[in-house]
Amino acid sequence: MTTDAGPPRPVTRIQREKQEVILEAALDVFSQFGFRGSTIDQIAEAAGMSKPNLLYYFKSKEDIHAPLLERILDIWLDPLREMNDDGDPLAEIRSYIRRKLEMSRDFPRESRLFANEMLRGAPGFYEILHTDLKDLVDEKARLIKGWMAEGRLAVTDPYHLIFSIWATTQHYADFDIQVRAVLGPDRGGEGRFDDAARFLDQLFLSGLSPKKKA
Amino acid sequence: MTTDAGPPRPVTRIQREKQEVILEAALDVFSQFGFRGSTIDQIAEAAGMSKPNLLYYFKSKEDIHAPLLERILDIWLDPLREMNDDGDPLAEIRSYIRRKLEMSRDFPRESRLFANEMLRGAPGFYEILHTDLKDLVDEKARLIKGWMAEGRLAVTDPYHLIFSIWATTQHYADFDIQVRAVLGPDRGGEGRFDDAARFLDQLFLSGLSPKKKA
DNA sequence: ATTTTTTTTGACCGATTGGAAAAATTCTAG
DNA sequence: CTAGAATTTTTCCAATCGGTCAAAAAAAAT
Repeated sequence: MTTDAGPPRPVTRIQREKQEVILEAALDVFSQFGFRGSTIDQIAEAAGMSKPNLLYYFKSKEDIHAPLLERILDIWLDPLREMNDDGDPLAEIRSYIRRKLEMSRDFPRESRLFANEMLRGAPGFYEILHTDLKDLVDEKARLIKGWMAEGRLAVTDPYHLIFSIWATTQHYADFDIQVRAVLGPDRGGEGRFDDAARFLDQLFLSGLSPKKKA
Repeated sequence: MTTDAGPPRPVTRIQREKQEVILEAALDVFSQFGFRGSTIDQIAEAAGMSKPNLLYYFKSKEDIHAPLLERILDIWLDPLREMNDDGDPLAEIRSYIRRKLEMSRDFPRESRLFANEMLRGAPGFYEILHTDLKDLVDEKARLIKGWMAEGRLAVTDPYHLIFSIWATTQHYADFDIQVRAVLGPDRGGEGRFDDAARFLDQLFLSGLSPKKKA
């Protein structure tokens, strides 16, 4: 009982690799059909292995889902954490929007998995939402409120401002099919994220009011 | 073969009622778990009847789901249809936002069902998206573009403007759990929709730039 | 009151679900 | 090479899935 000689060596090289393959496949499946709509067989096939083999690495469906959610929330909030008092408030917010939009472009499956979880009421996730997440948003809301008090930003509700950034950016991942269907083949190509970035820049900077005629 | 004496009387009073009960229950279930994640037993229990009894009114799971989707898309696009050239462009857009936000408040399940369908790629729905929906959006985009050309609205991408309205308003239905978790018990009460309406008014009207000091 | 139609129920079906057990295989260290 | 551990496959299971069917019950029509 001195050197803690328990079983501390469960991490082989092949284990790490296969676990990564499984999580990757599970992300594909879960992000489309949600937790309940996805099957282990589906994930196993996407991962190129048999179901019992998959269950050798993750002992249950939940055990695959949970780490995905944790990882995603962490990545997801990174851009918000980086918003600080360094530069111009408008530039900070603009930068936050841009980073969030890039994440919707580069990690759409992660966004959809998160959305799926929200839609079903985020069971077993609700704790983190109104502790960790709420704390972070509260902190950034105070930061934004400070900017407003200094007259460096129009006075509005900082919480709903953050919501609107989440909503507008994630929309391009979660409702991708709709976006591309509406834009059509010409406008809906890869350039749609650049168009979105330009539009959002203007929206959050100055809104829709026309410039006064000189 | 003269008077077409087929079976043209399948609509009894009790049939209409039970069908309504079933669709109501199905909306509850489908909006949470999506099509694949929902079970007929679940819907039957929510509707207060046995599974075979439910299948007496709708002969398959898809037959319950399809009419829900059709009905929802129709209701969902109504506010957009009503946007026309009657009054001030900014007032028209403001009114559209308000109506859309009210729908997220009053019909959150419908919004979530729609979101669920988008997340899984809208199979058997894609047709309508880039015919009916695209046509409507194209028409309204032209209307908006006209306003911009007349200098009555800031010049931006009208498609992404519409997307941003969809995103910001539906967010309060689809991510309701997150919104309430972040806002907390005090700010997250019934008043959150009024706060959202005020914020969105300002965002779309004039953005976040601070007013110039006099 | 009785016939006919509509509605509901109970029993059941094959396929799929999440998961267990154990044998068979492959890998790795000595 | 060979023992031991790690990995994979085969087989299997009880529960649940979407859905059928015939019989019972309830309404409606006569």
